[in-house]
Amino acid sequence: MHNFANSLQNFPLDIFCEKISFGKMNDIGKTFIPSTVEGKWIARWEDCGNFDRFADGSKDSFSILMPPPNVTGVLHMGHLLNQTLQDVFIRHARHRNKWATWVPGTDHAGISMQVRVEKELAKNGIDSKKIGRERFLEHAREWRDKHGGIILSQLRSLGVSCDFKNTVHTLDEDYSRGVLTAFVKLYKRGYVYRGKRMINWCPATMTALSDEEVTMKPQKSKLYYVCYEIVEQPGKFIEISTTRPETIMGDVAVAVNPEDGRYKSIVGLHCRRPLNPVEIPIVADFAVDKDFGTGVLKITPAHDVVDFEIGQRHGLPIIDVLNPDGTISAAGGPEFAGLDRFVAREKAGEELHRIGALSKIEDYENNVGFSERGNVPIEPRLSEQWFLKYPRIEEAKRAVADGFIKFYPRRWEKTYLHWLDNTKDWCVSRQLWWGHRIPVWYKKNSDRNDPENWHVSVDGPPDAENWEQDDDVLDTWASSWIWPFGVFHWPEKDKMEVAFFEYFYPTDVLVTGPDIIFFWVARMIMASLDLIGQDKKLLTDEDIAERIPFKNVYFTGIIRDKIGRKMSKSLGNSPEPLDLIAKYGADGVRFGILMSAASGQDLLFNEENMALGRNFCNKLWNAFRFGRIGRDYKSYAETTLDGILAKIIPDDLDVDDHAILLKFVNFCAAFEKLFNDFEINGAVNLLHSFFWDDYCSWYVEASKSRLKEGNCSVLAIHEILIRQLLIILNPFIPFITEELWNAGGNDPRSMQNVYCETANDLHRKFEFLHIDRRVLDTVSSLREFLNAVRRLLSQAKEKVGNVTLYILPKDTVTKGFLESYSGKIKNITAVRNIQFICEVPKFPSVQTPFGMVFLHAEELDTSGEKEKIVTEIAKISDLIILNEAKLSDKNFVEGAPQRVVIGAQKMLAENIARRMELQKILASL
RNA sequence: GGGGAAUUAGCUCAGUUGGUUAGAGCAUCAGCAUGACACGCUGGGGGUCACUGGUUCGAGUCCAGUAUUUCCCACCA
Repeated sequence: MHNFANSLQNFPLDIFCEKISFGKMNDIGKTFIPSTVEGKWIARWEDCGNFDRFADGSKDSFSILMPPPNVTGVLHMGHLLNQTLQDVFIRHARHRNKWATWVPGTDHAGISMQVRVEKELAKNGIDSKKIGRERFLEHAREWRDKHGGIILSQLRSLGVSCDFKNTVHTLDEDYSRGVLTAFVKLYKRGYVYRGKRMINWCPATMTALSDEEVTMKPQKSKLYYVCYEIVEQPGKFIEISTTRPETIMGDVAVAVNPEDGRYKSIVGLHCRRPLNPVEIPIVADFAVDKDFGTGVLKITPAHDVVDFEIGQRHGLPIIDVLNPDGTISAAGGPEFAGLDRFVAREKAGEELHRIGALSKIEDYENNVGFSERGNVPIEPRLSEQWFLKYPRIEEAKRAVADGFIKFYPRRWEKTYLHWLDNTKDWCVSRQLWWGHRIPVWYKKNSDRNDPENWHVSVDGPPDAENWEQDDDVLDTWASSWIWPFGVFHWPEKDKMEVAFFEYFYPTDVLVTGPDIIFFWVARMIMASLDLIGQDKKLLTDEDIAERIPFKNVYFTGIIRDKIGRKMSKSLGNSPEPLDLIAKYGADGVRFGILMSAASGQDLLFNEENMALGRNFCNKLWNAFRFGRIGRDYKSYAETTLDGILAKIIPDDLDVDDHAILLKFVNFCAAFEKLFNDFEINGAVNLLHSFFWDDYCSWYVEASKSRLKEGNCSVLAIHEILIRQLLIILNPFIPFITEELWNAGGNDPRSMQNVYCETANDLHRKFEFLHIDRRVLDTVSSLREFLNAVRRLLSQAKEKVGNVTLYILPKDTVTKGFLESYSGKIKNITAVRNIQFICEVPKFPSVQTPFGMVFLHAEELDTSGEKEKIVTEIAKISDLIILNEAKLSDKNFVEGAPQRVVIGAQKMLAENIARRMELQKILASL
């Protein structure tokens, strides 16, 4: 058996970064340098088996399946977002006391891999078609083992914490048996059939495609108007319009709408096909649009779906004028045979012109189906293929409509349900070699169309020498649709790792793009509902709940460039993810991309966001350094939350300490809610603002003075906040958090499974501090007060140390409070002189929630002071008028809720008080 | 043709059941070596929430319509 994971183990780690050893880190630098920590943590995580699969019945499970990237793929921006999100979910689960597994893997990527290898061989002068199936597959496997899966190695540099030891590849032996088993089971139940149908044919890769693999693109083309002479009425012509004159040789009729008065008289007559001339009938069919062109349609059943259907209705023959590679076949006549279809189109136009059958050519824009992989227009083609009727469509709808599977954002449910309401049978056979060969054998020298001569099984017929296997392979998506259980070795009971399957299935969340809802998401749901559990006709709700492959689907947005274009290689507008990681650090890139990824919204990539992420990490790095520098300390790996809490003397704490702890608990609660609702972007933004604004900008500054005095309780609060933030941040920015978690310690231990205390836990643990909720109001007033003072100070042209602040408190209680707080005010603002006064002085002023503050300085710009206050009074007066009008409106007072009315009253009172203050000052100036 | 999404500061975007005077980051301007951080700190400027109606005491938020952009599905030769 091919062990694909092995080839990964050899991927060198040191390409990511310099190797730095662990050690005591009391003297960490003032800038976070990601390359010094990333490599060692990648290695360490894997060495200690941190991400290995493990089923522990005492804990809840949590599992994610990685959408398997193409084995030919390389890391792109979409992966960055998608994989980061999955890693966040997985690491978060580990901190919530769950056993988590994240199954990685690669997809064999049928067509693109085959094309890739063919090209590679061609470079060496080897013609794939000539060497035959077996030799080609040998080359392909060799290429895969050597270059394939590089993407998984690249992912490691992002810090993904998946179970690399259990990497699955869709062509692994066990997985392949699962794929074939699914096919055989569905065949036996009548879902699989073989038939000659119109399918989408890709002339470049020469294989059939499913409808989903065809994308319509608007094309500038030409509409040819061509005259066909009516046989029974020589000299009279019927004019048709077509974009494809090169298929005229395949015409077997022309058709008009039976209700079209213009042509009623000639229905039933014949006309002469102008190229490769023969007489063909004029038929009437409702599928013809009277209003398009001349209202006459040429019928080429071999090369158009509508024409085929009309041909069936009228018993018309089929003339195939195209070869599989898109050249004109012998049936197209000697002049055209062998020409490429587009060359033939030109030539047909010229030829029609020469014989006088062409009346005009118009420029025309129409939609043409393109093959996604071959990037050429597809041909509707009649051909013998294997088809699959989708199983469990109704149950698949129920699974989502009734909430067994939840979509985020919900609106994709509509897209999903609409598709399920309009499925057409799935063409699953591909004329390729690379893939799962269809497990059908035909009796040698027998009629392949007679099912009597078929053998359908996973292992093949016992007397293999009398049989020939079908040449085709399965659509790649017909293998990845069993991913959710195939990765657990379904259906081999003994190998199936039943314990893992039962423990981890259904998986918790699937993270993917909405562009593969049809290709993959819907099909996985159908496959799971049908193949998991006992064969059963009708599924109960319990069955559905048991069989679904995942409980939640998180759809990411699509990453676009600055001007909104999809990122693609051909446009060259996609940055190289590994370069970004090298520049901003894996953590910075992870944080930056999540910061800008509003859920379900496409996001315009902006490198500035990566800088934002890097800056955040650096800020965290320095927040950690604060309070540590110059101190001997233990690493977080060697302490516990309770241990730190024990260092607090409750009486040491003041209003700021209480407020930050309370705010933190509230933050945790809000964060948990957002996270559980899959509002990851919101959660990240909240984290950013709590850490930066509440913790760094306010609390660190407000606590500096007491820290300087050596207050151990305050230090402990810093320790607690940093500790908890590190755990909460770890899923988002795993490298720096691990590094800081272990800083100062001698025995580095990964923080992977450290429990993250919830808001409730913290609430309980902080109870002994008896925190009064009102501290929040006090601190928010203090912040307003300080902001106002700073605004005032910015008017001073000299050093802040030389100015004097005069505070006129609004009452004596406030005065007492401010006096006790003045040390902090001095520390935060760097002002040295503060005086409390009772009279309004003639200095520039500012209003604060605690009263007026005045500034005196040697050099002061007071010119605009009077004007400033007059404008301010005018502004407030306008507000007061509005407030009064509102409050005198009976409808408002009676209609609005109590709290809103009270709020309005309070506001009015405040504004009136503020105006009075300002008027007093104005009078004194 | 059917359906979805978007439209808020110069740019990128938050704004969760309607409720005080609409937010952030970046950019910009002015100032700062203040005890972790210049990848930093402080302050300023900058918005008729696309438009038009409607519901409501009250609308960026709900409803209807219009415009522009965008995606998905279907497809007439």
